[in-house]
Amino acid sequence: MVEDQKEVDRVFHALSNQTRRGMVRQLSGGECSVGDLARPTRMSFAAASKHVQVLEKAGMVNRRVEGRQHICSLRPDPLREASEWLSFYEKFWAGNLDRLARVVEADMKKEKK
Amino acid sequence: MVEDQKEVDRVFHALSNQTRRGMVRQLSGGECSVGDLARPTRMSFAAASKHVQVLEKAGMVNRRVEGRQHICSLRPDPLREASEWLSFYEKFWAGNLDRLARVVEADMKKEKK
DNA sequence: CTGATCTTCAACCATGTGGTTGAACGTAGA
DNA sequence: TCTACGTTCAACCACATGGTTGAAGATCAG
Repeated sequence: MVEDQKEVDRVFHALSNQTRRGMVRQLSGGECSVGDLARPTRMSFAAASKHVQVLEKAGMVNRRVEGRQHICSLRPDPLREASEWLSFYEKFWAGNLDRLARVVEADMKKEKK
Repeated sequence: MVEDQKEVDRVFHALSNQTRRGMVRQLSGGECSVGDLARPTRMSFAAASKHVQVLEKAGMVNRRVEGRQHICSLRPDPLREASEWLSFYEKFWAGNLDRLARVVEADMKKEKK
């Protein structure tokens, strides 16, 4: 697991904004232009363009220029890596009863006071 | 999927920092005090304390005060929700594009506001 | 009580974020 | 050509982030 931590930072940061998550969702339905991504948001094209650049720098979006349009598509790899990072902790909410028991116990102590 | 978008923002933001991911990893090995979380980082206690607060506000960490120590434990729910958000796109990198498109469409209808 | 320990708080600083506006650029179409 | 379109860039703004330091609050040990 040779995670590039800076890239992981960028991916989670990119996902920490609702507008950008909306763009990811839209792109998961197929390629579209920056304008297509900007339209459902109520901000300026410039602002939407910046969001696309954040996704791009996180490696989550590819862009190709076609005439005057910039066509974006989703690159799934960083999403998969982020998902793998999280699934490491799956043992907390599934399957590993010992750890789960500890968590529950801590929770009960907290509620007692 | 009744996502509180602000909470999702906070969870991904909390994960977008290597120091905080390290704390999550450490906490996954069991409860520990703020000091225990601060020690492996090379920053001041105050800085580490702020990081813990970010995790707390994201709902990922519980704290109970025991004497002069603040004992932290991992709360798995927000991690699970983030993981579910991501795994929604698993179909994307697993290659079943038609199915993804259909699921996305259904989800967008559900989230219409 | 005294002093050490664990933690937070307040103030400060440099830098980043998310948005705006207005200008500029390249391309498409009349 | 001239105009409209899609996009970015540059400058700016308010606010958040991630770090520091120094002081202050509790709590424990002697």
